[in-house]
Amino acid sequence: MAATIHDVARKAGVGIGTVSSVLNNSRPVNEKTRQKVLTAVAELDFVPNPSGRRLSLGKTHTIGVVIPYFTIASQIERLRGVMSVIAGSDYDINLFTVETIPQRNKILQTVPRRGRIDGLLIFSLNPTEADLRRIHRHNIPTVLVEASHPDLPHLFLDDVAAAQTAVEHLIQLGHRKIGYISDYLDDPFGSFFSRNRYQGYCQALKAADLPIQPEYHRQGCFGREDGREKTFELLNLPNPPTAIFTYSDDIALAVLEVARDLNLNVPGDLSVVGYDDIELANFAQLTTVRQYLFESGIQGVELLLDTIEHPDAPPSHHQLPTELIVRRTTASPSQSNDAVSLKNRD
Amino acid sequence: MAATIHDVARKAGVGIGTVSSVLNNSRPVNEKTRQKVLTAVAELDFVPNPSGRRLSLGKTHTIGVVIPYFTIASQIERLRGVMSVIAGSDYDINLFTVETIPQRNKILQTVPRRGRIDGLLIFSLNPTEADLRRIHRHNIPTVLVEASHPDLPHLFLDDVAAAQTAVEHLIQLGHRKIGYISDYLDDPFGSFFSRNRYQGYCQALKAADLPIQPEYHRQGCFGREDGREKTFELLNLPNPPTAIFTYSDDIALAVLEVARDLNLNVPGDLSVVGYDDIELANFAQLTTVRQYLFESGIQGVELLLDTIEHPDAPPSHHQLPTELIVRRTTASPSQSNDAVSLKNRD
DNA sequence: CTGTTAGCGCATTCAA
DNA sequence: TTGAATGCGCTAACAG
Repeated sequence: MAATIHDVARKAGVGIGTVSSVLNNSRPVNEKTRQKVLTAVAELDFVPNPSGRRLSLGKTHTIGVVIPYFTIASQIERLRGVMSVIAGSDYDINLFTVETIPQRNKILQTVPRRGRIDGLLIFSLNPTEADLRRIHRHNIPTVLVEASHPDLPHLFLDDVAAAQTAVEHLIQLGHRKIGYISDYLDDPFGSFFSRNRYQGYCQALKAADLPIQPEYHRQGCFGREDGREKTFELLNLPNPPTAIFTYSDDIALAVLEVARDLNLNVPGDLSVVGYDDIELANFAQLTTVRQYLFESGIQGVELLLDTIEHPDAPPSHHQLPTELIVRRTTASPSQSNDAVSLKNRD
Repeated sequence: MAATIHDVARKAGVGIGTVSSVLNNSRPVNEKTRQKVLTAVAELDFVPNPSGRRLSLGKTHTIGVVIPYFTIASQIERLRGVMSVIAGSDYDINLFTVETIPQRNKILQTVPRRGRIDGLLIFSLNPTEADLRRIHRHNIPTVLVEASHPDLPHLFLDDVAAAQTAVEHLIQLGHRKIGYISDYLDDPFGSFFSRNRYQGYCQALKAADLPIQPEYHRQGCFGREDGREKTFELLNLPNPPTAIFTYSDDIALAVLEVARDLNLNVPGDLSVVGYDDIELANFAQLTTVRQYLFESGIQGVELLLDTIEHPDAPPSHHQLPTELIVRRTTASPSQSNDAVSLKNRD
């Protein structure tokens, strides 16, 4: 049904080798036969079958992108960065989103293989040692973004320092009761950022000689609804925090929503700091840790494209910058809030 | 380097036909040899090379998704819907984002082909007649979402009616000067939604015997920054509108930002209505037209999967519901705003 | 400069 | 029940 290289060759009255040569500029072709081939190609609306090409070349011209937490805005912005550079290349993108552990395992077991993809970009997921062995055995160029491993090129953040800076900002404003809402510290997907940000939070408190109060730390928060719930828990404490730091902007927005529902004034009654600086953070005037998401997507593919071209170069590790962006959701705690428990407001 | 079916066959001491049979359950195999093959597969960590399969089968097990305006939140929510069903299937997703006209053309010319994909999902793009001929010639199952063509299965909205309802809502609140910020009416990608929503806007005005004032209509707005600019233009008119309807929530959020920058009270001084009901709309308490984006992604792939299975069924057309969600950015216009020009505020 | 051929990895048909 | 041979569409090496 679809035209093949043989159809083109027959129509142009040449051999298939010549057609292939014309299409790929792989060897000099007489200008006249070249034109004959080109017209035949145009008339038949011929485009080479990628499966044939791939099988023959042993390359797929395809990049796999593995994305957990696809519902989270930050991952989308990274993907946008990826697409912005891919659109200009002739690579195809295979998108894999992972929502569950079995899915994660299946993808990491079956995807990193020759004949399937030429390179793999993994967001926010730390491969296990078994995954790593497979990646190396199949010799698949692989780049990690927002994750790290000594044997793999990757883009990482200093989450500990960034979180510490964020919490120090709150401390400097005068806050003493600072809550932290995090994902599970032992992330089921094997990411460390939740744990690292918690560590930064603790370090900031310690450096200021403030106690680390377990009831101020809520973990296992995933998604907007969880965020609302954890916020309620924190604000309903007998001695509620005057500021809340969250591990993502998505969650910080949920905190802001709850504050609005409770008629709490932000930042007057409650300060909020997020993490990511997604596009919405600006709209919401959220104080947050910027991590240049779009840019990280761009750098990620570029690093991968590089690795594909130079597979034997030692894996390079790049630190992505972070920056505390102070907007309008943080201020000094008001006196009243210290005295009046939230429960009395309802 | 990577194990092939021959390696497995050799290791198991059988022929490649047997290995293939075991892997695909394509014919009965003696239980004992079956086990031999399975152990060999496990020991070699063998996964069939997709290019080989595809070439042999003439199917790719891949779905192409073409997405223009990838920077717009509504498209992302659709994609999320798509991924939520694809994750449970064994199809791969090839993602194509289109940002420019040449890119659009290249993709529509080269992607819809056997050997490349088994089915195509196109968002918000109306194929030309030439595109259509190619799609039919190559017999590629194709589904349109937020677009329509009689010869193709598609999911469409009644944009005219939805926009009319939105503007009627403003009229009922007492607004007489209603601005509309749209994309180009003649969308370069060949979409009609901008034009249709404009038509709904006009119909609502006409039905209420209100004049259609060209200066209240700003077109060519794409992206947040454009949105801010167009908003400024409208609000700086000698006789500025008291309400603004936008063709997307992204733009409506830009209007809200400008209003905040200008210290305009929303909805007291200015009412705003968006379109899409993206996740953020709820956060911003935006009155908007909901179009069930996530759901449209789900229905889109499901329709495509259906079409792949039953290629000869007549193309079915489904209308997606819309609903006006009234939140807190619309109210009756205040008296003062009628009298005081915005310029005097600055 | 160009036609022919081998082979990429697999599913499948044909023999056995 | 199974092994061997064929062909999917293409690129590249080989031979002219």
